[in-house]
Amino acid sequence: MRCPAPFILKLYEILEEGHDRNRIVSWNKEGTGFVVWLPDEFSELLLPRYFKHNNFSSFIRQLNTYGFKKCATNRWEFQHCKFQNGNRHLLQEITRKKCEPSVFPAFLKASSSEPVCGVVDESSDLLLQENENLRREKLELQMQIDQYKSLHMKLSDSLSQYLGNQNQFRRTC
Amino acid sequence: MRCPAPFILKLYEILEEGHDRNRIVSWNKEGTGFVVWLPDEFSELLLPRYFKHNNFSSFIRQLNTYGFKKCATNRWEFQHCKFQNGNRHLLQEITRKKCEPSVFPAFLKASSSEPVCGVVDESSDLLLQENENLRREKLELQMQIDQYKSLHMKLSDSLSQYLGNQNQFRRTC
Amino acid sequence: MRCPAPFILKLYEILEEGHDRNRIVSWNKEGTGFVVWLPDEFSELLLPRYFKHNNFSSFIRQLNTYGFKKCATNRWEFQHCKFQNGNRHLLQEITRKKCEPSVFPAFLKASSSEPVCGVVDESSDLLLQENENLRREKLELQMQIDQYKSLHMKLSDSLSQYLGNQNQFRRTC
DNA sequence: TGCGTTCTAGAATATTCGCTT
DNA sequence: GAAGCGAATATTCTAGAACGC
Repeated sequence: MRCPAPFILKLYEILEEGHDRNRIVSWNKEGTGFVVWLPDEFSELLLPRYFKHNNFSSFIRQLNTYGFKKCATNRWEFQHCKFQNGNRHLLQEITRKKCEPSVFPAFLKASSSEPVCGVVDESSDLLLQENENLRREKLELQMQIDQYKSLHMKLSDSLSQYLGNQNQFRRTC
Repeated sequence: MRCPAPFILKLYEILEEGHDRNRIVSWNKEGTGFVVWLPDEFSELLLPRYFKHNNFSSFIRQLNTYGFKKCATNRWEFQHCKFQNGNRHLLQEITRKKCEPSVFPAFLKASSSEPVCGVVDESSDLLLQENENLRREKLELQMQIDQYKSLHMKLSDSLSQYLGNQNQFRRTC
Repeated sequence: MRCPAPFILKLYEILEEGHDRNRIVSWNKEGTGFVVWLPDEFSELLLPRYFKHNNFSSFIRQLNTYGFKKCATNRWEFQHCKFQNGNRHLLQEITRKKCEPSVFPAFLKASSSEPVCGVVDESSDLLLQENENLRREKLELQMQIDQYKSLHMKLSDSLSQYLGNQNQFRRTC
């Protein structure tokens, strides 16, 4: 891949231009993510300069599309492991999530609507099912990890609050 | 059904109280829907008075949950056939959308009841082994997660002990 | 289908508003199509009022997407059999061309070109791919766990530093 | 339980770019 | 300034899913 995705590049530029606008949006302390401090001003002033809209929700949708995660409960702070202040070369590793339904659900949809076809024999059918189970279980694993990650975030948040602005506990990933 | 859903009732009251606030949100001309003219003011001033948040997106989510549709491309105008100015008695017909179980699981259940046929060709056999491996490895992942979860609990416990009765960590983590 | 596609509706409205703008764009004599007389003015003045761009080529792309055909060699005149002056009710019959690429995934693409006996092989092949995907995704899970484990360690380290030599966190967490 | 709040994803349309003819 | 199309990204609207009360 040659250069970062357009959205990613624009997002980085918004943060690079900084200065006075840092009251609206800025990198977090560790440079491992960014915070939209004033969503209204961000939407009205900055979004139209870089994109073809001024909707905060559309901006959020793009962040999620590229795998960013909201990492604070009381701020519009987002992180992506490849999105770091000063590491412009990492940007090109941030890619859109494949909506690859992974061949499988699509196939099942098709066969469920046309069961008469019977193009796959029984053993293959069982294998299909087995793989489907594996996929589902892996999703559950993912959920557990995510949930646990959320726990970690809350713990960090509470710590920062309790210990004041010594935000050494803010997540560094 | 006795009375309208809480959300629906609050939405109606917001519009009923009208007066000066009509510059922020109001019924449309025909009284067949409503327009949020100033989303920022709406979110900051009105939402907290009626709900436990000030997020416009959460408000939108509720509208969709109850079947409202956005009906203009350049305004935040929403309609629901049972939501009309002056027809308060219709409100109780506005209900949450039920999440249908989707055809998908049904299909899997059906095919899972089939017995193993016995005739399995070579490639399918390999696939079976492969799946077994995947299953085992996933178990190991699960163990790691559980172990890590335990670590997190110990950390939280130690924290609440050390920090005294500021049990914010037991509560939130 | 309820209402016309947004693009179609906007196109019709552009022509309805007529008057002085007819020197820029208008219905043809018979009302069976329309002519963009002045592409530059059209792009600069009218497009931004209705769309999120001012590119004539993007406008053309949309026309083609909905099945309009250029029907003159020396003018920007386009026609679609369902797009006629005065017949607003026909607009909803104008739909996008490509219909079902998402409904017909890899499996059906493969099986559509192969006879039944080949289909099983294809499906086994897809199963192989599927297992490969599962393996890869599980690796990603492992990476997430490892990364998270590292975070936990950092948090513990910071805590024991901040809280002094009460190394209960290093020992137990 | 059902409802509300939050974060993320699905799905359809829109915009851009480049290829084919 | 030829015309049309495939594909990738962008924008919009709605829904899924987890969780708390």
